[in-house]
Amino acid sequence: MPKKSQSKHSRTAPPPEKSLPDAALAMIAERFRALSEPVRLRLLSTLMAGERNVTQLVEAAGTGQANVSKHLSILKQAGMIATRREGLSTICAIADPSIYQLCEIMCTRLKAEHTERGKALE
Amino acid sequence: MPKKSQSKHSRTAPPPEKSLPDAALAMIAERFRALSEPVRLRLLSTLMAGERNVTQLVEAAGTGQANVSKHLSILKQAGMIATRREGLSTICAIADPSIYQLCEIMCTRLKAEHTERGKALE
DNA sequence: AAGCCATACAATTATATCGCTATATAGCAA
DNA sequence: TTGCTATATAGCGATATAATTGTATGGCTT
Repeated sequence: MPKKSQSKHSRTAPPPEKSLPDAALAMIAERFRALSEPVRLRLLSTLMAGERNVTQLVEAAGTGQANVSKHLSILKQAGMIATRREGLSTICAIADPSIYQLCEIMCTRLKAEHTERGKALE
Repeated sequence: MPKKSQSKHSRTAPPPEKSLPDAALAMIAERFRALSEPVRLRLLSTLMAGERNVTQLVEAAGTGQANVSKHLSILKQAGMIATRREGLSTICAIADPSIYQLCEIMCTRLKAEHTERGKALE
């Protein structure tokens, strides 16, 4: 059913001003979602040291090959990595330089919280 | 490479080197996950313009009050916003300054892709 | 106190996601 | 061709997440 105004006298409320359009937020959310998985972060972290093929990434990720393959396709679709075929193997590399900045910010923040609260990782 | 690739329980394979410990990746993933929802991004985007109470955020978010309340609690638990009680209302504000940097990076990247590929948002 | 307002919490349902196993494809080698 | 290796894809079960509805709590005001 159509959305009904929840408070009794607000039927004329115009849509609030949006600094960012919904479509932009959806795209940004999708990008963040690609980064919201420990396995995918491990893959990116590994790739930040240089190109790797899928087998190497499977070893680094510590989970099954099929799983890694799916995670890689998610990262690829989000534009964060690029792949190329080389003989039998698929070589993966970071395609989005902003990954480095995001990592920097997150790690900095993490350290800040760490020193602030005591231990939490180890 | 005379390596016998034993799938997961090869007893001699040492764990691969990890630049970041799993616990750190899990925490970073959790932070990214808090940012991976359009409604939550809308809330943050609204708060970036200044403090708001929950009712105002409900209007801005375009979804139900209960839903907004839950999203706010997620953002709060992730340390991204802080709340204080003021009379009847709960005032929310950005608590994590790195939000601004993340937004900046994402928006920049989004624009880059936009000009690169043509239209996609509007 | 009663009643209202702003917000939080609980229960439900629908959908999405993760990891697994099994299977399918692509490319090379013999 | 057959066979082997590296990777991708499909299907399944379990868990997680989001939106909704209803209810409960906290704090005014009278």
